[in-house]
Amino acid sequence: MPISIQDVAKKANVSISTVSRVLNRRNIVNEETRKRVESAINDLGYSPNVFARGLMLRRSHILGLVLPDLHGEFYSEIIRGANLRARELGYKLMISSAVAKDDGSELMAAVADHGMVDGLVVMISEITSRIRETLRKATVPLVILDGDVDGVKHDSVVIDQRTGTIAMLRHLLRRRDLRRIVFVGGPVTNIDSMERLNAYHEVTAEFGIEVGPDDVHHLDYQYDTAFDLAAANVGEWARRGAAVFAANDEMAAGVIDAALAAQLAVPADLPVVGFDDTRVASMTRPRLTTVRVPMSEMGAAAIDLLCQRFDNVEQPPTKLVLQSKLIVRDSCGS
Amino acid sequence: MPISIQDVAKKANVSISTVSRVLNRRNIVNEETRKRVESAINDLGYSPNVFARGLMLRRSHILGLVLPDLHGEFYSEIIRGANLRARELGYKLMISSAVAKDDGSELMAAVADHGMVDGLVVMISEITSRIRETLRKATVPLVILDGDVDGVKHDSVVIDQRTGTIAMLRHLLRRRDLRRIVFVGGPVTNIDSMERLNAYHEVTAEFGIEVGPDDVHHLDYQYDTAFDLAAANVGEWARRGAAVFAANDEMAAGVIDAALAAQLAVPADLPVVGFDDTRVASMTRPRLTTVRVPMSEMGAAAIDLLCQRFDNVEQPPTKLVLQSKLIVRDSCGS
DNA sequence: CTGAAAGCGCTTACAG
DNA sequence: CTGAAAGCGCTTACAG
Repeated sequence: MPISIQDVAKKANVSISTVSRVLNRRNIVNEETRKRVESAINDLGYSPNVFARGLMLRRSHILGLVLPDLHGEFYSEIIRGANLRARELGYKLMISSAVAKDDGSELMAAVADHGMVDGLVVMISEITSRIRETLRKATVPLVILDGDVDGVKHDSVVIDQRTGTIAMLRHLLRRRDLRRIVFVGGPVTNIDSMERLNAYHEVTAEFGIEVGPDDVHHLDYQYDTAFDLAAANVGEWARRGAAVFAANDEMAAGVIDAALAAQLAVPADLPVVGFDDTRVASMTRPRLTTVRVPMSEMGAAAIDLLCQRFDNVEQPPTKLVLQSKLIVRDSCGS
Repeated sequence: MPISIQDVAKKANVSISTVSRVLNRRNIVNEETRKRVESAINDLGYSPNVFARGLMLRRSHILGLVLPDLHGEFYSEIIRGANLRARELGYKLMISSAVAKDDGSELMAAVADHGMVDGLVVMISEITSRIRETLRKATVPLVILDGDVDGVKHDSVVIDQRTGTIAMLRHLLRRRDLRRIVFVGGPVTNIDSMERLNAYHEVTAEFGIEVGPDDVHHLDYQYDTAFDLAAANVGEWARRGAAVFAANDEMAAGVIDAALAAQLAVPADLPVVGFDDTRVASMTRPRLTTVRVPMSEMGAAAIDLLCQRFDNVEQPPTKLVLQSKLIVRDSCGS
């Protein structure tokens, strides 16, 4: 069986209190005693039982991260960022994703109850009243990613997509003699896509660009559908002096490939820009001009917020805004 | 403060022993008593303190997953598969990745010690003697992903890439009048790439295909380098009746784009196949024929193995082999 | 079927 | 500076 604080105490000829003290760097333990204890710890390869410790301290040094899904580059970047920061700060990361059949509340309950985690980072695609209820009951600090939950105290980190989008569209319009911009978006129910569309309307208005009924499309964020849409329209788009703003890189890649297949040059005949700056953005020719959304930074910031909150429970909720950023490559033609 | 087993006992008018019994479905608690306790639990919203429980039971119901990196689609698929299965079996998943500066042993020590996790799934890109030492000291069941560590008792799950690769290359050669196959691989130090190369040699020999010195290339798994290599060579490849076998989908995408840019038709002038069946494989035109490696299944299988091991500590080590699978799409021309 | 008591391995006032 | 003792919230023989 594993060795305990008792074994260390015996070996070092002190009481367990003293061992505990050197473990927790508390008070000033006598130099010599401390050394004796420390070498006993080393010799025995002792490390304290986390359960016993947690029982007393009521801290696990485990942070929970709940994501809507584990699929895709975004989520993995969030995990990556959170994991790194958590390590730096001496925490471990427990991960869960909602699955199709439940709405995630079941899971969150499981994670948040029990006092298993010291804090919780949550990203939710759709906030149901059941989820709100669950979150309200959470007894640990909460950080919500990219969203807000009324009536529940929490810090949050959000990404400002608007600024980056506007920068990208202005960049496009300043440099080229463009007469139209075609927006190839995600579903109308998707908040992110609609935010990008809002920025699109702002900038087109600013530049006096007309937006026709055929200039805004709502697809599903997939390469295939974007390819098909573009295959049917690139000719006309090019003829009418348009550029394409796709709401993610994958769709932008589909548009580029369709243009190429139609013997059109990108960006010469048809500039195309994307969104997200995923790996895909460097896997097209020409490479995509796009907007980078700092996902791993979001993960890291969430951990930071949680840890700050541990130190100061009462301070008012923080809302951290992370900036998106224009990444200029070749597909915009400037 | 949170409510404890004491509160429940008081409310239900029983001793904590009885509450504990209904919690653990032990013995037969009197029907009526059980109901009283259960409703007390519900009313109070009680859930047992994990630390106290862990202290007695010496089980946390947390499983550790250590990956070399959190970047990329593979790792996220492993996490996804492991997470789902862990949930099904009533476990939580704690995740860590090695970081650049250490070699992962530091981390594993941290995870495995402490008795924080009940078992550990580990994937290591390079097994150093320090890592071996750390693993040897692990006190919990171990599952190694895609590798083997001598002198350390562990179960493992590996992927048989050979069978899938051979199936793909045979498929290519049976259907086309190919005179050569160009291998565009990863680094020579990469085991996976070398395995794929071995299969390549087998099948070319089987079909009497000559392998010239310029037919095998070792790149870095990136789109860009593959694009550049192909841009310089596609003309000759096509002229000499070759097909391209890239060791991952990204490089295959680079080759396709380079061929297209050179006005070559894929697959008519130059068949191209990839490996991995990542998202990228559906983001090229033509879509990639490739070999699917079941990453999420690997994650799930690892969790299964761990849980079987809990039930039967003594049974000899299991090595689970997962099959890769040929996925025929359009880029091979059949 | 149920309760009183011991014990899991720690931390932390409280004395000295 | 150090030790004896209480207590964290559970589980589990041991009696009844």
